[in-house]
Amino acid sequence: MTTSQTSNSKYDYKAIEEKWQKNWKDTDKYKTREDENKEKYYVLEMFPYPSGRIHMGHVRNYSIGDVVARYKRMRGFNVLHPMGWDAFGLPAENAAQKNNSHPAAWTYSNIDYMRNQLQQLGLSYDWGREIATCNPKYYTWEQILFLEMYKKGIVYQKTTTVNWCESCQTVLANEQVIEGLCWRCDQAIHPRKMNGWFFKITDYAEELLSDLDKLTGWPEKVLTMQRNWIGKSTGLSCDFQLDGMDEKIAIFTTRPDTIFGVTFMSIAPEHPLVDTLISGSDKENDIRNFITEILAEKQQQGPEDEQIKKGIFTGKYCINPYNGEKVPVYIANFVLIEYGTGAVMAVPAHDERDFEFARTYDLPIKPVVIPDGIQLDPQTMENASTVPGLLINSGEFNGLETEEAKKAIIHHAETHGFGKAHITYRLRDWGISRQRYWGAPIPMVHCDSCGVQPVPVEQLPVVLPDDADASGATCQPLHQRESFIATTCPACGKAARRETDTMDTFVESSWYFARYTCPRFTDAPLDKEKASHWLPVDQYIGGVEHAILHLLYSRFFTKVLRDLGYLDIDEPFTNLLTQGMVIKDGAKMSKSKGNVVDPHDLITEYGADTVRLFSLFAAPPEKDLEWNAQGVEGCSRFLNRVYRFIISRPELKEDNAIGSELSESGRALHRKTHQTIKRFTENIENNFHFNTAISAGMELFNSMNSLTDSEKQEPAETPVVLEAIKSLLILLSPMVPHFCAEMWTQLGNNESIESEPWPQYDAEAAKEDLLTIVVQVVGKVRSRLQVPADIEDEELKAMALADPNVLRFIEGKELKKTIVVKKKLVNIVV
RNA sequence: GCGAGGGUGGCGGAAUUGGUAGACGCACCAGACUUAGGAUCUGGCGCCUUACGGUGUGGGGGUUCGACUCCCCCCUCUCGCACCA
Repeated sequence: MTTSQTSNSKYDYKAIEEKWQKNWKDTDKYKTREDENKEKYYVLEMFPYPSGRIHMGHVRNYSIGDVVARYKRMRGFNVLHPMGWDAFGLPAENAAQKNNSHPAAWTYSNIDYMRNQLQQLGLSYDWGREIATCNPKYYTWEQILFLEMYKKGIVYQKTTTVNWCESCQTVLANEQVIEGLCWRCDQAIHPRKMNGWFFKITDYAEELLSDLDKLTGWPEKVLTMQRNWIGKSTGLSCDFQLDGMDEKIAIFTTRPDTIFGVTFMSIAPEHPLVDTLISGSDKENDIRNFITEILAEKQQQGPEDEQIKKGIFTGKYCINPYNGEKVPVYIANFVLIEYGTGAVMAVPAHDERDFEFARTYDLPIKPVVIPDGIQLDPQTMENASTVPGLLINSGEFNGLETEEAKKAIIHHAETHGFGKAHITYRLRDWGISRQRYWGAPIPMVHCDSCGVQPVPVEQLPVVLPDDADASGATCQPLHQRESFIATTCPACGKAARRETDTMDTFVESSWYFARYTCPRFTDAPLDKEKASHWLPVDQYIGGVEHAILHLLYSRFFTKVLRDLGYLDIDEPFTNLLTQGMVIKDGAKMSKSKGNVVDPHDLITEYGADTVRLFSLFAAPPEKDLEWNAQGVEGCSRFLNRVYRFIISRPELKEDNAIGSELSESGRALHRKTHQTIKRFTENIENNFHFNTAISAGMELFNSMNSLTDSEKQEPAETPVVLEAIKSLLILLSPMVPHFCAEMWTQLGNNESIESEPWPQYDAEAAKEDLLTIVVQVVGKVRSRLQVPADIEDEELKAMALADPNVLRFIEGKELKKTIVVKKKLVNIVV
């Protein structure tokens, strides 16, 4: 082939990608076994919901993960890199209803299609470990774990208020309620009291919080979000006796130091003592109307709405246990029943909300903490003073500083028996009951005589019935399926009813990463030996939208699995990379915006390698990636340039050692090669900055391209060029695996490029022998000098001062000093 | 309001410990090869200026021989939480 024939030819990505994908499949290339001779490395990307076809977010996520997997393999690690399907969930039911098919059929056909799409991307998964969570072979083990958790008291039932969607006939998770509407049908969500199953994640609140400190490989942002979500507060819980009544109002405060400043009490409209407080009062009707009114307002208000503080006096008083003062009890709209005790001691001088309320209802304001010795005047204060300071008007605690005062005041309550130090969390128990069909059945039985009974292990799994009912409907919820419900009590053998709730799909995704270590194990949910070999996951990669829910649940499950004896780790994911979104025209890709780019079309048009390359090149992984069709074009051009370079230089097949006699330009390329190896590797090691690694590779290619264009007649340079191109191919192979594998064989190599060791950086070769030194005059660049790398400072200084471009600016001026920065610059100050 | 992270050419993005701002890519401009080019190759490309030079990393101030980088104030964008007592 002559150069003219190849001057604008392109590589046949379709043939090459198919060839190598077949090769990898036929040789079972990425099958992974435990290997004690190699260090293990477990890299995992968040598994997808099989919605139908992959989107650009998947492409990005899995390209990043695949580079990590391939890179670590080449660095000598034994890499576990599995893939599976988060296969239960509501969309399958919707689709089944729409198409009059079955959720299982829809799901499995999507899985087949998407698996094929992932394979077309050339992702190096061990497909032998594939998991689909809707498969009874997976959820059986989940049911067993559920029962073990039940036995341990981590699972319980309670009746509480949930989000109910009337049109979907199901409870929704909080995150599925968008501005008060159902995410699916846009109908209003109503609170509804229902019985359901819960995981006692609050038992682990403290550990989930404190172990965040161990997660040094996680982004600070995610750690902060989890800390806020858990929401730990320390303070005092104590009782205020109701004046002239038997009952007490329990409160919780994080500011016990301000307790002498209490001037009223606020309780939530739903507070259990409300009835006791107001019944028989002459204002009872007014108060009840007021409560109805504010509860209705609460329901209607959107999340953006500013709420004006409102309240009503109950007519009753309670007594501050510290100073015996009688303070009025109000019902107030801003007090949350869900948090703390549903009652708040009000200190308007030192709390913004109490201050606003006090000003509205003209209640007294009593400062008890003075910051920086400045007196606060209740008449003229415009804001509450929330900063620490010294106590006044606080009896025996006067003069104490806020932090000491808190301790002393708590201690006082404890010794007098009306309160104690207390910690509260915002974290709530995890409600896992769903009234939907397409989920893992909760393995419990309700018996009229024996109550709730767990299904015996030997009767598991409780299989999701897959038969259609008489109407042909295939996914009506379990509570409508009489044949499923009817069973016998495991305890007494009498007729009983099965639990009809299914589990939240987040349960499946909370432990799948552990099951990958032993996906076909048939004795227990986990093979302890395998799990302890592979876990924790060394590198987890996924979207930041899971920062709280999935990642918190998985951390919780890991601790539960540890306590059940299956795992010996505390945390599941050592390092976490949260990749940014793929956006187009400044917005997240979505059907409604019409800015969706289908990976399938791109792969058809450019090939998987180009699509992978662009998604890695356009932005560092943690940032959002703006999709740009012309940028994809650029990546395709780059690969084709490399291709043409290789096919037009058949002499590159001769693998000669690099001699010591190199031309100037030969030495330069040799140097550039080793500088590139260094930069490339460092950029990957440093937070997986593939974008800068790739640009380093492009630079290397540009310099070998320009070198050989002018000097390709000189055969002596071939070994240097060969070294450069081989290094480039190996470096790029984790990113564009098919292309590099094919080009590698083009160079006459029989061994697979993947078994090549990662290129070694030769510091000697990378060393510059000439340096460009910048010469500044008073900080402005005036000249540049080419000097030997080992030049002495004095000599360099003399050269700089003699430089004509410098002289122009220093002539006739007094020389103050000269700064020489090794290998960088000279700055002359005049 | 609170918390976190950003603001660098027309665009995506680079810049060890303060030391050549704009690597790499896209777009654009000019040229080459062509019947043609939306292929390919070569060169140019922050802004102002014919040039010399000046100026420039959201704005203002400071430290320094030297600041995208450090300090203070302000503006702005994105994300998260949002009456949590």
